Parts: sequence; structure tokens; C-alpha cells
Amino acid sequence: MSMQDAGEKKLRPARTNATKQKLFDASMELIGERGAAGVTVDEIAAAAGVSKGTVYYNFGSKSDLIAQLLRHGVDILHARLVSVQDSSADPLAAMDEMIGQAMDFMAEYPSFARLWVSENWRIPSEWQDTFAELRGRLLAVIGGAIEGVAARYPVDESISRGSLETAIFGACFVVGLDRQTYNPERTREQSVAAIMAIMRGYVRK
Amino acid sequence: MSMQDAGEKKLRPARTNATKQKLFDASMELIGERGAAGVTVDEIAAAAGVSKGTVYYNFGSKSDLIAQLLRHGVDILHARLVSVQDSSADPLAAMDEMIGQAMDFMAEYPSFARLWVSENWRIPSEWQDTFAELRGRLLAVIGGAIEGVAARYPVDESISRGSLETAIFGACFVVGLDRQTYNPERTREQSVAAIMAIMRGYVRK
DNA sequence: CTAACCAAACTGACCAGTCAGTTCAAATAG
DNA sequence: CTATTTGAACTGACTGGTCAGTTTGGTTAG
Repeated sequence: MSMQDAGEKKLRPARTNATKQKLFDASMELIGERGAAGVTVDEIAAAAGVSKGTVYYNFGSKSDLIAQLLRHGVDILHARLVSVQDSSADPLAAMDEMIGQAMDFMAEYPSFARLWVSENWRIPSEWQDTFAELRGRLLAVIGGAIEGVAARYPVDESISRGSLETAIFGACFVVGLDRQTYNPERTREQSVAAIMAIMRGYVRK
Repeated sequence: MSMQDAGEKKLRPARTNATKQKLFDASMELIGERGAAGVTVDEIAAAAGVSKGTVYYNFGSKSDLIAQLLRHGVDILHARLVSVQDSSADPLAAMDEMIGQAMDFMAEYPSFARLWVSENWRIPSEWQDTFAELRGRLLAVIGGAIEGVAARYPVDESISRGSLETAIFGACFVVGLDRQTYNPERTREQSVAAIMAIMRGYVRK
């Protein structure tokens, strides 16, 4: 459940980075379970084994902590998705692999997935801009994979690329979360196969 | 944005029913936008043009109000979904129509959809049992539609029925919400077509 | 030596839930 | 037809508690 580092920042703050990491882990867990508004800064500090003041020393505010949390999680997911992009010859197999990576991510960081779906579609969210940007980054990768399929296979052009991206992207989160929450007996492969049905329906028969 | 009545109760409480309706409408709107924890009972009362005490007269608690809100919304969606079930001869067309109904619902009650995805996968939620029950009711309808397709067409049996239900169900919410929030230019048909790709991928080529 | 951290007290705002009192429409009495 | 009663529906001030964020004075690790 711990989020590894995704990019060192400075030379000096070795201590700070460790503290930030502990705070990321703790708040991801708590916020994923009870929602951003349902968790107090005191709880987060306690769970991270750190004092409340330290939270405000490392992050300007609760809101800022959450924004950085979102960035951090997306960095990890994004890195995993782009890692497949060119590793496979067959674009359909690449898509399969990519969805598999997404499922693994949801299994490893279910709390992040919960946080994402909980806050993503709120209308005047404090993190609206953050979401828009991060969402775009992720959708671009999926879009690239779809592009790859469309370049090598005959596809149903009547289906809008954007809606397709959204459907796959959303299905990954929902299927992954559902597996975690309601159907732990479902395998990774079953889940990937169900989502891949979208792609097979996109490719012309 | 108003949720119509779903069943009269008594003769006398004509006033109460109207009040409940106003409270449903107001809280759906507010909670959908800012989340269950982010909205105060005072705000809900004010938005409904009613005093705070009235909220507690009609509902036992904030939590109870939200539980009833969830039931109310699902009743409406469920009614729309079952209405298609037998209206069409071709099960694939029925599926198409059903997804269309879901998209219409998401467009009419985006706040309900937001509330649903915000709270659905929380781990120890106060509404866990409510969610489990309501989720089951909706999935059963979708499962029936898939059943219908599987009965008339050759399908890919390697895809688990449960995962497929989840993928379609989830895609409806996510695609519907995304259209509302980020891509209002997308048409109902585009959205339905993208989700229907799942079914076309399920049917054997 | 200094950036990072701790512990704990404090502020000011906010909020769920309560309750004593008010309104009013319909039922009943005169 | 008018007067009175009844009680469901509603009101809003109030209470006890919570929480984000601040401050301060001291501690520790690199």
C-alpha cells in the first residue's frame, strides 16, 4: 500500500522526503476509506506517526496535501501505462497489457482509486484544475493505445474516439474497485477480458 | 432535476410528502456537487426553503436522509431499466435501449450519479448495506439483458458474466458523468455506441 | 549549525442534533 | 354556518462538540 518515489526533488531534504512519503501513505489510506472531508489532519498526522505541525511544515494545507497526493498517484499509474506502450508488437496485445497494468494498480492502490472516483466529478472542486490536467495525461496514453489499434486493424469509425477512451478509462477504475470491494474472487484476467471486450467490439468483424 | 414521486403513502401527509420532495431535490443537488460530508443540514434546509427542524422531523438524521435519497434515485433508474426489458424483440436492441435509458438518467440526475460513485466503494460506509442491496437490484436487470443476448447470439463464454455486468454498469455511470462534466458536446448516441462496443465484443464474430 | 521535526495549547469557525414553542388545516361541537 | 379543538407539520435558537489551521518553545538529525 506504500507509494514508491516517482522522482527525487532535491539533494538535501532526505528526511523530508521520508516524512512526505509516510504522510502520502497514511493519508491515501484514510482518505480513500472515508473521503477527503471525512478525515482530519490530526488523524493523518497520527497515522503517519508524525506531529500535526509537521503536516503543515511539509504541506501548506490539507487541500494542498490532497492535490499532491493526486499528482503522486497519477505519476505512478501514468508511468506504468507508458511502460507498456511500445513493449509489444501487436497493438491489441499492448492494449491488453495496459489494462492489466491498470488492474494491478487498482489492486495495489485501491485507496487512490476510491479517492479519484470520489472527487473526480465534483462540480466546483478545489482540485478541478488538477483533475483536468491529470485526467488529460492519462487519457492521452489510452488514446495512444487506441490509435495504435486503429492503425493496424479495421475499426468501427462510427464510434467516437473520445467516448471510447472514457469508457475504457472509467471501466478500469470501476471494475478494479468493484473487484476490491464486492467481488474479491474475480481474477485479474477476468477483469481484463471484460474490459477488452470494448476493444474487440471496436475492431470490425 | 426534480425527482418525481415514486409511490403515495397516506391520505393525510400531503404536506409532508411535498416537503420530503423538496428536501430530496435540494439535497440531491447539493450533495451531488460537494459530497455527503461537505454539505450541512442547515444548507439543505435553506435550499429546500424549510427549517432545519423540519429536516429532522421528516428524516431521523442526515445519514437517514441520504440513505432514502439513494433508494429514491435507484427506484427511478430501476423503473426505467425494467421498462425496456421486454419492449424489444432483438436483445441487442434492447441492450442498446437500456444503455440509452441509463444515459438519459445520468443526464437528468447527474447529482445522483455523482453521489453514487462518490460513496459506492467506501469501505466502512454507513450505507454499505444500502449500497449492496441497491447495486444488486440494478445489476440484476443488466444481467437479465445480457442473459437475453447470450440466449440468442453466440457469445464469448470465456468472459465472466459478472465482470461484464460490472463493466457495463460502471461504464454507464462514468461515461454519463464525463459527458456532463468534461465533454458536454458528446451526444447520447456516441456515448451509447461506445458502451455498446462492450456487447459487440462479447458476441462472437 | 540549521533544516526538519515535535508536543501541546489555542483560536475561531462550523455543525449535527435537540427542543420548547408556533402555525394551520381539518375535524368536531354548538 | 361559526367557534373551538386537535395534532401533525414546522420553526429557529441553542448546545455540546469537532476541526483546520496557528503558534510557540524546545529537540534531533544531517
